[in-house]
Amino acid sequence: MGMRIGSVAEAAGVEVSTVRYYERRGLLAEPPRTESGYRQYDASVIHRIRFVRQAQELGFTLEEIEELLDLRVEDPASCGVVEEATRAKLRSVDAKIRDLRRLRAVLARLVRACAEKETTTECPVLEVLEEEGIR
Amino acid sequence: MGMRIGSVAEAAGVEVSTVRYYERRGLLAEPPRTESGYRQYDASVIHRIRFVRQAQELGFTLEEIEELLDLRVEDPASCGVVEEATRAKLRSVDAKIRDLRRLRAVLARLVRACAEKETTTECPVLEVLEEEGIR
DNA sequence: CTTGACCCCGCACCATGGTTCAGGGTTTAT
DNA sequence: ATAAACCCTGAACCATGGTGCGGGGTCAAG
Repeated sequence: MGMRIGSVAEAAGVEVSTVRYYERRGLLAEPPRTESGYRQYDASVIHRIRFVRQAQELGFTLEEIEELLDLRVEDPASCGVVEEATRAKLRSVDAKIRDLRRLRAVLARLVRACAEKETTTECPVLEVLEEEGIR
Repeated sequence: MGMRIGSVAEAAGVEVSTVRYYERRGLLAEPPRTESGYRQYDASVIHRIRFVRQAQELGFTLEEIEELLDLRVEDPASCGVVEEATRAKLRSVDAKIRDLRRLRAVLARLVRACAEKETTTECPVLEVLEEEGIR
């Protein structure tokens, strides 16, 4: 008993056409088909679609997301490549976390300014870039 | 003595056409012009352009970035609105940080698996979504 | 055995975030 | 005073990430 594309899309919160688009893009494997040609999914694809959406929110492109999804050690021989690819992603994740923390600090400061009815600088968020050039 | 658009673009690491595009989009104020119609910038715009780029990397759209850039307390009377807008941004930043941390943990685990020449699950990154549904 | 909801495919269209081009003026170094 | 480098505008074009449409088959309920 597999799911059809409509229920997968609904469960994942995307359009049916998006599921097909992700398949074309290679983000989702081509599922088996019924006799009559309908795609038959098992529930795990929902997880995968949600991951794609979440990663997009985090500023990754579909291409980068595909790379993330491909990270795994199937054969210990390929470890070197996988490890370096993973470390690269880790660096980009760390950079994003660092920058978001700075932004967070600035926003938190702005909330305090509000609470104390103080006026702020011209454009507070620009202070995110204040120290040592970013990236 | 102001900068012309070419040096601003170069300093910010974007194309001249991008600077003009951001102006059209309302992300940059219309600068004064020389007699002959050339835009005349002062250096602070470079900062602002860099912020836009950085925020895009973090998954914000230009519209969201405009909202971030507009956050400020000029008049203590408008504090209520500003504070709520800021808190909303803070929540979205926190959600991103949380999700990136999860992704980070999974990637770090994958690096360890590599080091120990262990094979991993089918698609390790999907574990990011493992607990309590995300968002 | 038909009506409505669903699925297929291919192709055209859309929004966002730019980039390029045509046609024309300005500035600067030689 | 002229070439190279720069700037202007408006409009067309582009890549990414989808969305919708036409024409047609499938399936479950009544």
